[in-house]
Amino acid sequence: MRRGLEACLTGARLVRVRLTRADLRFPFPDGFAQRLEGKQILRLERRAKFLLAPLDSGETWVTHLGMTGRFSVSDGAAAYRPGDFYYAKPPDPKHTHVELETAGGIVLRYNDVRRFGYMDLMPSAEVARHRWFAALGPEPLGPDFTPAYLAKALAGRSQPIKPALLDQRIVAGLGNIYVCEALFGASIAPSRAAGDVALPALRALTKTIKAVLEASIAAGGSTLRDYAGTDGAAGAYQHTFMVYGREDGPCKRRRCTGMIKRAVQAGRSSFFCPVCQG
DNA sequence: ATCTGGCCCTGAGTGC
DNA sequence: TGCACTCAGGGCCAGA
Repeated sequence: MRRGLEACLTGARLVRVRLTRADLRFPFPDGFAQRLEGKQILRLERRAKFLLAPLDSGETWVTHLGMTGRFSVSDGAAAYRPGDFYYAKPPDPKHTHVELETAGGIVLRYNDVRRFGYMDLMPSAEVARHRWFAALGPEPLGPDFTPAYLAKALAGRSQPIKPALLDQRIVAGLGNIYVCEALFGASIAPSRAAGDVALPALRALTKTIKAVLEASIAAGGSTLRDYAGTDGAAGAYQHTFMVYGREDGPCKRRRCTGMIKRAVQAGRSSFFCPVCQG
């Protein structure tokens, strides 16, 4: 999502911002539209699951997409083509909550069916100290996410490894799909106590986490229902899921005869192969 | 301190 | 066709 926005919004100046309601997950900050209008977007960055757009006003526009938040960019030419398999389901206009127009005539829309997403504005110099960011763990694709780091972060924890990896304070930015897929790749049962996973398995795990994320980004993400790139394109990574959403399906590992199981942990579904991840 | 379950919200899918 | 029920890329909060 960040890459799609970066391509057309870096350096763009916002000339018009319109809200169709006063809140998403919580209210927009005071003067939200006015604080964006007339401002230039300097860069598009990401930290964990947050999109960050530093502005020339000294504030940073922060967006979390929640479960169903999506941005779409219309430059007038790249319109959605109904029926084309390449495209995700188009966003329902009744859930388009924010519309922004740039000086160059690009229209950016934020659509969010469930409104678990949210936006805020904060001084750029204070982003790192804000409560959303201060306690975040390292980026899984960054240099600080190592087996040694993970061993230290998980030491002594009795919590199962699956919910531990979803904890953004341990590692930032992993979601349910990619944790399930990475645990499968590393042959670790989601129910294993986090503190009991030995270093060789953590080495495999850090490797599969990075590999799964890189492969998914390269494939344009995973489209289950709502996700689409900024151009409306569906992701393709869902076609390569080994376990996620495959309950009762055969394990795809060569010569494995196991069946994928689903178990609920900390309120989220975990998918795994009881044979490979025993 | 750590951990789980309930909850926020809408829509899709399933079974009766 | 309708209704009841479950589930969904996340994360905050209360309470055990």
